[in-house]
Amino acid sequence: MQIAPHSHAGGHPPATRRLRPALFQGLTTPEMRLVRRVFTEDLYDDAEAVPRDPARAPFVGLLLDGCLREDAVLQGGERLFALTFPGETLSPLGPRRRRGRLSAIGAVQLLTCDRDGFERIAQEVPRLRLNLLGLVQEHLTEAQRWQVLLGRKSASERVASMLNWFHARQGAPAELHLPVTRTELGQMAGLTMETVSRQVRALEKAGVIDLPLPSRVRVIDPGALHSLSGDAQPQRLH
Amino acid sequence: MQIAPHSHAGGHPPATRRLRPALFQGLTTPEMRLVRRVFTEDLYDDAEAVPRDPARAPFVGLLLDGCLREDAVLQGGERLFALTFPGETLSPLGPRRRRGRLSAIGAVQLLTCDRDGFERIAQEVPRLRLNLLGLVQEHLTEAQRWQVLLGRKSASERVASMLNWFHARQGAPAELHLPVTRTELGQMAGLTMETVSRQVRALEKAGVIDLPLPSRVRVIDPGALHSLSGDAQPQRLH
DNA sequence: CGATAGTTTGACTTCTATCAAGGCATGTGG
DNA sequence: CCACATGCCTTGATAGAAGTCAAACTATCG
Repeated sequence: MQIAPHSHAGGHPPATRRLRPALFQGLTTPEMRLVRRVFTEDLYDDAEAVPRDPARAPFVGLLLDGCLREDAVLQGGERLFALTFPGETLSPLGPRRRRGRLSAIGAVQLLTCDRDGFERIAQEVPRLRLNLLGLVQEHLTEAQRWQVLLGRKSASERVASMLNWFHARQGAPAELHLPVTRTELGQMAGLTMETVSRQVRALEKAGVIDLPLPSRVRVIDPGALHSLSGDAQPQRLH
Repeated sequence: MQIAPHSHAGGHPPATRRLRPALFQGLTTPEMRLVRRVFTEDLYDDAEAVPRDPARAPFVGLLLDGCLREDAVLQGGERLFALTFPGETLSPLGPRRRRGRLSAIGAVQLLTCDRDGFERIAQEVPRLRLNLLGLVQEHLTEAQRWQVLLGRKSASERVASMLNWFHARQGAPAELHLPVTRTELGQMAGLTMETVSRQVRALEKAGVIDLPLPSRVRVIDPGALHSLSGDAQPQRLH
């Protein structure tokens, strides 16, 4: 892959600070201090793999900077399955997902905690357990959103949805960063590279987005993007 | 709907007893006794709804008999989203899924526990918390399996996969029970009713299954069903 | 200034949705 | 007990959307 590495220089500002990452929601300041002592900051270079074996994989993780990609291995081929953007979390892995590969896109800064550390801290901050459950549920919700996309949407709706989601998840910056190839966008959306390209281009021609580079998307009309995504309420006709 | 109610009379035997439902895995006999005291058995009639509001919804549930259907509400229409078969579990709901509807297909027997009860018992049997997490992860795995189906499979593979999964999940009985219409199978697989019908018929003509009734499927060649599902290892050609 | 990896565009094919008609069970009323 | 109404399933003809194949284009890097 030859995608330009993620960089803040001259680009969008770091995603608008979220209230509080879901994992740490509802914690008091002294509790946060305790928690900080258990979590460690890991750094990864572009394309470096995050460990997935039970011994070394992070039990939970909070992505501070950069992007992560998850590739699923299925009958021979690898396919891009999911992207993680700053502010989002890694939840503990089920048995199936351990087969896949998780790797950095650009320079990645990850706040992680192992299982024992989590158990220890959860004794003192029981709220953490609840948050962890909510986290996994959120991933489930996300998966079901993709299910709707893949099951019922047309190619143009899929592409609009995907851009719209990524835009929102990156904190609605002026310029959205697509850190993967058209082929990989297609793998996530269940489309071919050519169809993705055609639909992205169509959005550009419609004036909804601008494409200074294939991987840089300036969102001109977020409202149109949303209504083209098929998630909007069906328009009343009068 | 006019589907014949679920019945064991003259049908397949109750699903081969699983080792132990995932929720109770690794519990000792005395622990199981404690647990049994906290869980209650709820009965539902055909088409009856399982409560979903936070106050009355089961926090976790284990389906003992019958089937459950989960319908998602999205921009106007309702669509069948998922089926639950005996031995499978209901996990606590994320915010999004509360919008949907969960209802009984046939006579349903459900072993449930509310949130407070779960918290209490989890103090004494910490393993339960781990199992709960595993449960939600299993649902996530399942959702991702559907993502692959919807994203990359052809109509014939989708139908073969679906039948194959349902067959396995019902405990591989001689005669598999499809408790929903072709339209609803289509909603789950991202296909139209007509396409589902054609593909099911094609499997019948190929001798892989037999269809004494549209909702009764006798699986003649489980191996073929699996290889037609597209999940099988790609065949070596020599 | 190539060379490489990715993207775009076009022509053509294939697959599945759509529209429409008929078929088969099940349940109801005469 | 039979006719018929209903709901679902099946089958066929057709059109449209997306996949495939192939060629040209563009950015980036050495």
